[in-house]
Amino acid sequence: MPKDHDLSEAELAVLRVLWDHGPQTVREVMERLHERGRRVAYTTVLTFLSRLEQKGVAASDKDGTAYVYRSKVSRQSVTRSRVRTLLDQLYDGAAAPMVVHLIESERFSEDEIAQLRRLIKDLDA
Amino acid sequence: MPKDHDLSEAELAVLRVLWDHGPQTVREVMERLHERGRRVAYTTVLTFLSRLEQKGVAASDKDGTAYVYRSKVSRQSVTRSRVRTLLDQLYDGAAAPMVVHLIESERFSEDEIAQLRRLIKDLDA
DNA sequence: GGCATCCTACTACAACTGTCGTAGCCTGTC
DNA sequence: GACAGGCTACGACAGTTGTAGTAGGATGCC
Repeated sequence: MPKDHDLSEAELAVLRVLWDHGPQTVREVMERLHERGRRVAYTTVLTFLSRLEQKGVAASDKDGTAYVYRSKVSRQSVTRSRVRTLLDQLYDGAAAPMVVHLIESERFSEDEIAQLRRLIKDLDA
Repeated sequence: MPKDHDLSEAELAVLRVLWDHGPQTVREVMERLHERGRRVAYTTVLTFLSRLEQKGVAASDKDGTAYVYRSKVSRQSVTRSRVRTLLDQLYDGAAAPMVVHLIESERFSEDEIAQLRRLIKDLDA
């Protein structure tokens, strides 16, 4: 059992940088966060990366003078666990009401609609 | 703007009791939570209800000796904001990938599938 | 009218979160 | 070989969250 990942919002934002751009140094991660509008200090990023490592969801390898951090968990698995949590909190775990909610309250492009239609079609196949 | 409700997990659990069973006293809310397997002390429930009131999402009216608490926000609106937050955190705000994820990873009953099919059909109408 | 109850108000407190600052260690460059 | 600049290690600190204890007022029952 991969243990339920329990990540805070800010930690998740850092992890996303690793997913989106691969292994990186603290400085690089900080720059990515800045690009995304998150104005955090260098040491703050370092703190988050350390905490992620402590929680077992990231790891680091020394490269010369600096450490390069990388994610140890897939975006898929974290997504799964977070969606599940939300489902439990709001709909007692049922997925359908959430899908209904999303379809009713969000806008989709032509392509997305086509994709969804295809998925639904295959559902009971 | 109804201000972004920022509720913690335990606070949400308490709010759900109000949604599911209508206005209630502290003691009643506590009993509902116990039924749901949440073993919390009376004063703990009181604390949460007070915090919910402070945050403006619940209100109380004195009934004889005790206060009766009620929710001031709809389940719909809280759901909307939480789903939105999750979407932002995981998919940069896009809803389609979440729908895809749900459809691919969860199981649905015949009825649910029929309902989804209907919804999708009407999408671009 | 005194005691057991029940209710609220207030306080507490540890863990977790979001943010950094400072100290001290390398290392490349004159 | 001394200094500037980058890097990590640690500590700090206020705010939030989860959980509850205690004190003191009101009330119903004998």
